[in-house]
Amino acid sequence: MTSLPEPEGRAGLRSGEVAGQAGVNIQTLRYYERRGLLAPPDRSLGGHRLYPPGTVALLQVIKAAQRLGFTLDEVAELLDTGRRHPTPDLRQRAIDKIAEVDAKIADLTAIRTALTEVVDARCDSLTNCTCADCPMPMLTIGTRPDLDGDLA
Amino acid sequence: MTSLPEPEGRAGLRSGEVAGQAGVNIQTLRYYERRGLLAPPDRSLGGHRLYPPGTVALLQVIKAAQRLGFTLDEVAELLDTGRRHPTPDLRQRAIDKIAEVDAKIADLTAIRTALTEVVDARCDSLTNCTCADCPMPMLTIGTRPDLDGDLA
DNA sequence: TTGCATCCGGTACCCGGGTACAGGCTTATC
DNA sequence: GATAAGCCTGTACCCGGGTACCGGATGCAA
Repeated sequence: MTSLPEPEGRAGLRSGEVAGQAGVNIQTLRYYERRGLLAPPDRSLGGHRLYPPGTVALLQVIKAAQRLGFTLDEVAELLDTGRRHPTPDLRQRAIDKIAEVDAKIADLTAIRTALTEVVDARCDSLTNCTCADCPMPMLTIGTRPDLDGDLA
Repeated sequence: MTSLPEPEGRAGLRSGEVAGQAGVNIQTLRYYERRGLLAPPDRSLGGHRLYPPGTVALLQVIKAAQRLGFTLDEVAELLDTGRRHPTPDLRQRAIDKIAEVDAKIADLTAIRTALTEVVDARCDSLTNCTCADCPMPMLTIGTRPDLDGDLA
């Protein structure tokens, strides 16, 4: 059932095979190893990495977690605690992550609103807008002193 | 009308005054100068920068544009084209930026949905989830081969 | 056994938006 | 004229997630 034929009688997959099947760069494998996301694999006599089967799947899990918005540090921690015992932690972290995502969405929505105002008002310049009721001043939160200088 | 008293008879504001009034770091002023957001100001005889009035306001405009989601490169370009003629361009760019923001919001919403599934299903592990109908496999887009290996 | 593909470790670089530090010069005030 | 505060240039570093390049060593098939 393995997607690509692993040569018979070899102890594991080579970096290139893992990288190819997982769709990542070889350098990324070594990077993840440094970051603690991948355990240091066994080596051939000559020092080449031989990855256990399942590594490709693990990489896909990592990528999935990244798509959920977890940082590599967070993924490493989740994998690590999960290695020792089932991680009820994951559920709480996902809940926290939802709050983070909601905050980001709220920020973006505010930005969207401000942009719509700029469009609706037909602003034509960042610094010398000629439109009536220009919303730009609203965007500059506080102190907006006299613009007598050579601004533009 | 200037917010803080600029000493009489001096040719402009010093970096520290501008930075303080605009709420940015002095280094940031030099950084913006390198990036082309601030024109190189006149200098005192000893080589100290003397900023024209309006610089503080310009910095506030830059910060406002950043809050709208424009990168410094984009702001520099908008300021630059605006310097030569009113920039009807700005409106179009704001419209484009709204599309970008919408795309980001859509991404985040998809992530949110996936996270909610993880929470609702009560997943307890990234790699060895024991929950029924675990949504994790859905998250790994494509090929998810056999997990017979020593994944966790 | 030869030849080429692959892999090794180490180091440096990329993106964006700044910040920090060192060592020396200017400006302002007493 | 001394002294402190402020500013100068240049360089290096921070965050996160990788990528690129080098010279040398291995793996594997013909």
